[in-house]
Amino acid sequence: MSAPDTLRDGNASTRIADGLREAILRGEYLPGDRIIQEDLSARYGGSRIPVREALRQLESDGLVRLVANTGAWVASLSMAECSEVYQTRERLEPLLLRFSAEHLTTETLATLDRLAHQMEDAPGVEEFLELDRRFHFATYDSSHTHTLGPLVTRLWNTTQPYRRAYTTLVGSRNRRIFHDEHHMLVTALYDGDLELAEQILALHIRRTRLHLERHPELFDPTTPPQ
Amino acid sequence: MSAPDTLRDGNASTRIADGLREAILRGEYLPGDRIIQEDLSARYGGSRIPVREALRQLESDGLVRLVANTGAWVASLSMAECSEVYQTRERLEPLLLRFSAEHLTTETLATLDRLAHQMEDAPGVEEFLELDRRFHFATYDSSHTHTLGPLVTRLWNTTQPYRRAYTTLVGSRNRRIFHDEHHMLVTALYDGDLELAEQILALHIRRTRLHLERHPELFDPTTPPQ
DNA sequence: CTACACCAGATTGTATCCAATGTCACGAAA
DNA sequence: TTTCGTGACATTGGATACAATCTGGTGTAG
Repeated sequence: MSAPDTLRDGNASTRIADGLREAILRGEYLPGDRIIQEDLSARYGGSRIPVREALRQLESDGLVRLVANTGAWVASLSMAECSEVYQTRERLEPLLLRFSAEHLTTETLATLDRLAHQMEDAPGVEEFLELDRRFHFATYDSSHTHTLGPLVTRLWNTTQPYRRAYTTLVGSRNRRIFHDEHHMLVTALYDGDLELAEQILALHIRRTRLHLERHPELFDPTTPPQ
Repeated sequence: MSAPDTLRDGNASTRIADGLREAILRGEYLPGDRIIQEDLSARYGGSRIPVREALRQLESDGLVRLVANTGAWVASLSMAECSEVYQTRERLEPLLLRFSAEHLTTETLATLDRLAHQMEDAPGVEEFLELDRRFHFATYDSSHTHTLGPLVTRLWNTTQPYRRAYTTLVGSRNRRIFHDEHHMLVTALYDGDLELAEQILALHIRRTRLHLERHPELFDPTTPPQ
């Protein structure tokens, strides 16, 4: 995780992919939005060549949908697909947490506690989303994983627009149980009770999914063709 | 899950990516092999532009490693990384199996039984690997998933070279338990005992991982830099 | 009024050319 | 002998130009 600063990779397609990914995650592009290669060229500089490579990359990341000779769109999920991602996360993230918990330091635990409290005072949707993400990824940061960590990041990314929509919809009143679960997770990690921490996390993800499933209006009505 | 997607995309980069992916899975390229863009251009026709897009795609799929201004290599895993993938599969594939089992037909079950028996007579390594893959993917084929199926495919792909090396190493003598587990899985699916099927599958994957971990010589000694 | 064919503009796909960068062999100095 | 610098060569990165394809609107026939 790093600031959205440019250069440093020398590589234009990576820079563009990172930029567009961040823009999608910020909600600057919405699911279903058409993406014109030339627009990205203009926005990030350079020709369409690196733009196309970036789009291929984001397609594999599940953030963009490409159709040959036709164009690119920001990926959108049906409710069934989003639910699928959450069920996947429910199985994966406890494992990632297990990897990470082995190397958790006292400082990280303090950071987690601080983030969990900060979230309770988050004024708006964006702040809440940002802190929530930072909280969970902080629990995973000590896992020295090569595949699983990036995989989880990818799953978070593809569902980000719907998390935003849902958070906006329900407002800040119904977040109490979120905060409680976060605090429970921190406590379990403090106690070194990894089994409990895994279970809390799984339930946390599952409950979020069940909430989301109560709001079909947030999703694409149809599964995209193919 | 879907069939091996050769939807003649009209698109050169997709064709090249599919071709190179298959070549890597066939063992035609080995982990650590350098990939020269111009060679792929010559092999698959076309210029280097679609080749570069294909490489980006395969990089996101975890089959290729790209270094800016330097080149591309077939991805290689350390033992820790491979073990991580197997632990991930151990959590994911039972879930995928659950999705699929809901729609299993009698014909599919018959196919599974046939494949499980065919495997016992597989003469060589390649036949065994092919049938094993076909068997497991047949169990997943009825899951109508959008994300999880492709994810599992990806995890199978990145570990394929090591499965091949291991299978070659141990020969056909020590496969009895593999076959037994396959038959048990088919029986559990016949009986509609989904809980049991999930457990058998998880144990099957776990046991394979533990076997692999006894052979560090198959893997990259070092975690690749970065 | 609807359905269909067709054309113009927009957009994507690919090839060729040139620039930028890294690799590696060679040779000189310590 | 080892280390370091240097330069030719191989390879990758990117821009422009052009070809291929799709989209959407228009007009015509039914």
